[in-house]
Formats: sequence, C-alpha cells, structure tokens
Amino acid sequence: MRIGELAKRSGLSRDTLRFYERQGLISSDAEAGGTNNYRQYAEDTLITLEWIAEAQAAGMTLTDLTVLLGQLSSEAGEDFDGFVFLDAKIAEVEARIAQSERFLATLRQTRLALAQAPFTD
Amino acid sequence: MRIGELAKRSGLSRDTLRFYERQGLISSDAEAGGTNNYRQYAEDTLITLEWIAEAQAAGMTLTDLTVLLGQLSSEAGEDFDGFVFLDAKIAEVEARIAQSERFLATLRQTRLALAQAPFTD
DNA sequence: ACAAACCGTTGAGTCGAGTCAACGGTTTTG
DNA sequence: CAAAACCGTTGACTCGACTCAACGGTTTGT
Repeated sequence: MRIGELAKRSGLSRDTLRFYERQGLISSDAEAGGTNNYRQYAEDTLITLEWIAEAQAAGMTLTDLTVLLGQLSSEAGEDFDGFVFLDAKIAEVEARIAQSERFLATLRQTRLALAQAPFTD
Repeated sequence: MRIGELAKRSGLSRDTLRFYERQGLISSDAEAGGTNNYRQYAEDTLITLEWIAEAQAAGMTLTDLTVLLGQLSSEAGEDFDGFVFLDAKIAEVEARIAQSERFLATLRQTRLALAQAPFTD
C-alpha cells in the first residue's frame, strides 16, 4: 500500500511515517512499475506500527526501538549479545508499570476523597 | 532546606528544581533572615517530587501535573468540576499500563525465543 | 485533458523537558 | 579574611519526536 493508505489505517500522519522510516523503524520498497518513486509498504507494517505505539506508551524511545528491531531481525546464534539490552529494557518497563500503578492508586484515592467531601454533589 | 540540599536528596539538578518551580509544581518561600533571596523548601517538597516522578513515569506531562496539583489543593465543595479531568487522566494511565503490559509480554516472548534459538549459548 | 488528490524532498519550526553558561551576590570554612 | 562553595537570574541551547511549508512530479476521477 502507499503512504496515504498506511497513514489513514494507522492513524499516523504521512510525515510521521516518513520520519519513522528515516529512523529505520519501518521500511518500504519502491513501487514495482518504477516511473515514480512512491513508497510501497507491506501489510504487516501496520503490525510494526502497532508495536511501536505500545512500546512508546511503555516509555521506549525511538532509538531504543531501532535497536530492538535490529536485534529481533538479527540472525540468532551469530554473536548475539543483545540480552543485556533486552533485559535492561524489560526491567525498565517493569519499573515503569510499577510506578504507574502506584500513581494510579493515589489518583483513585484522590478521587474518592474528593467524592466523599461534604457538599460535593 | 535550601535548593542544594533538595537537589542532593531528590536526585534532581538545581536547574530542574527551579524549572519545576517556574512551572508551578513546587513552591518555596524566601528565607526568614531576609538579606538574601535564597529559596527555602519545606520537607514535604520531597514527597511532591516523588509523586511527580511517579506521575511522569505514568506518562503525565508537567502541565497535567500542574493542573492536578491545583485541583488537589482546591477547597472541596467549591464549584469543583475536576472529575472530568481526573477521570480522564485515570483512564489514560490505565490504558498506558495495559499497553505497557502487552509490550512487556512480547518482549519477554522475544527473549525466550532468542534464548531457545540454536547455537545461542 | 485537466483539476483534484496524491506523492516526493528539503529545510525550517514547534513543543516538552530540561540543561548550560555567564555573571554577580551570599555563606561557609580553613 | 580569603577562597571555596553556594545561591540568584537571564537567556541561549539541546534533544526527542514530530509538524509544516514550499515546491514540483504522478495518478486518478470526471
């Protein structure tokens, strides 16, 4: 599919998609018929974009993601030292979830306190 | 306490603390003896800073936090319409946690897949 | 066939969240 | 009583993640 369709289906802007591509997060090949240089995206780019969105929500930076995607596609068994990085990221996300849950608890508590305050309704 | 001590104890830079103060996230009063204009912070500023860190990890922006802090300190019962905002933020955090957990699951899965690959150790 | 809709590139701009440098005034300490 | 350590302000700068404008080529709908 071309960039416009991908934009519409992913909910991202065309600029963002080109930006992601420059960062090495997604890739495209030139269209077959070859007179123009329109980007052609595979269907599963949508899955990658979904993954990127989740990863960003989990606090990953785009450069983190470039590294991770690189490692995922690296041939297993070939001087793969990526566990260090992967494990570090897993730990980061775990920590962020824990903090988010603590924060969520205080938010809920606050809501309750406000709701029970006198003259609130 | 003065800014240097707060910086040391919170792990944030003095610049960051002054920046937070300009954003209305923390406050200080001038020192009692009055010849200098050094900031004087109360002990519980540390708690606020802790809260801010959790909130940021949960994806809140500093302006979100300024609003939230303002609402928390608003007198209950007085034309308080903040549930809309509060509930929205609660929902946001819940969503982000859910996405983070999905992402975490795929990371863990990836780790497993890589660990079980042939010739990996 | 021609306007509307789409695509490309380049380069600059924005916004959030800090960070740094420069300069000068206070405190503290050896 | 210096020198070191600390504090203040202002203004510019960085970095990540986009976003926009301008300009021109390509496809598509009527």
